[in-house]
Amino acid sequence: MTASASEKELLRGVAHIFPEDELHARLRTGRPLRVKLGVDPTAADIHLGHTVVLTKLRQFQDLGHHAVLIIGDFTAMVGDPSGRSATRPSLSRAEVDAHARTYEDQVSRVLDPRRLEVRRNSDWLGHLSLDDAIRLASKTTVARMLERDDFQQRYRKGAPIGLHEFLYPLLQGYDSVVMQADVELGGTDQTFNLLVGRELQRDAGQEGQVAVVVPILEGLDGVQKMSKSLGNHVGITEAPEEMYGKLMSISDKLMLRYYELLSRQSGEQLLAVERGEVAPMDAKKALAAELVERFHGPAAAETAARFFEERFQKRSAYEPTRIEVRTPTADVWICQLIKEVGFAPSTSAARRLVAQGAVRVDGQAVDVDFRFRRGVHRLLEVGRRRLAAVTLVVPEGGPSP
RNA sequence: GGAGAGGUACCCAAGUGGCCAAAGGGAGCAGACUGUAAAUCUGCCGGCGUAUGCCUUCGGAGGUUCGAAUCCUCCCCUCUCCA
Repeated sequence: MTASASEKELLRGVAHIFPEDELHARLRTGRPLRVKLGVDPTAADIHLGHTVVLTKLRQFQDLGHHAVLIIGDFTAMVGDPSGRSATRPSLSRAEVDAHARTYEDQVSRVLDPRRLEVRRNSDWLGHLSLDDAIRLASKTTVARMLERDDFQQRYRKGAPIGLHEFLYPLLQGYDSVVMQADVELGGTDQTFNLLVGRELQRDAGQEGQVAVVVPILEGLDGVQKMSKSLGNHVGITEAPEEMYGKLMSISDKLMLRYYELLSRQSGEQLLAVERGEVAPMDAKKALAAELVERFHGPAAAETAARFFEERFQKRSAYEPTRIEVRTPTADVWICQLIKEVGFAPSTSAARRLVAQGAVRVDGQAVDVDFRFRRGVHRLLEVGRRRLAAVTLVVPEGGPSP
């Protein structure tokens, strides 16, 4: 690949580069760049939203650059205020450790682990003295901090802003100083933090890093950014059927966005979908299949597609989940059963579902008095999405006398 | 340190002695319609073995009252202005 072609590749899907000409200049030096990406292990599982930037980092790897993944185990306990409308709850040491391990593991599904340096920022941030911290704090100003949109909004709304939240960008920036990063990747909400790093580096006599920011992926609701805590995410370790199904339920508008940011299909293909030259349903299936294949392989993608067609399009009881429910009695109250298998959080909630005609046993709608009998009933359906083949089993110790 | 405004269910937000398990909106769930899309309409939206019933919830702890989200006391937290 020629230099310019590879550079073009790196720019694809990128929202902004600060400053762009500097990136080109560094790429042309021909030396491997140190490309830094920081992740806060605030939630254990990586989702599609994370993969946008991870994929970008992978591209740098593939072009021979040096990827540095910072696990923000220290900063996670501070809590990044970026894009937040409320203070992030601080995490405990144990939570952070557990999350960090999962991250390292899952990240290898996107990155090339052989060309990856993984560091935890507690290694250096944990040893800063108060003296160091104060000196760091003097590198920026309150006004500068308050310029940030997220702080500004909270300030106007009268929502609290913790003083420690001002420290966060500085700590992240200090990571760049220690790592001597040439480039730092991040979502657009990280722009400020990345630029603080650039300034701190210059202050320390280094060349300031180039900030490469990618768009933030919206979650399944199509409005808020994808995040596990908002429950609108698609985890990359989720079951193929689950992943496929979630992707099929997104709106057409969101599908275009996902094509743009997640799909590796050609630009022409994306345009065809945008122009409506491909039926939306087919386009969505192609996207779902592509992504399931990326994380689970072609066989799983095919199975997931078939499952979707049978289960949801033809509405057949295709390959229901098998669930065993222990009970000493020969039958069980329907609401109790629904709660037991996890299709509703309480019998009260289950009762409401039954009352609304959402519950079927072996294809027949049932009422609140219904009892699910051992050896007689089998399929339990709640709404369109929850289906299980239920077997009542006698608990160990045999049936009660 | 002083003055003022606030803390209500997943979120926003009404309610200032009983008609309050608590208006309204959003989110969510279910039903109709569909392409498990959007839009729209309808219902549900604290818990309890099936209930004109019971239990828990309006920042926390006490108190007044036949009765408190609402009144009183103390405490905790947030915001604004002043210093």
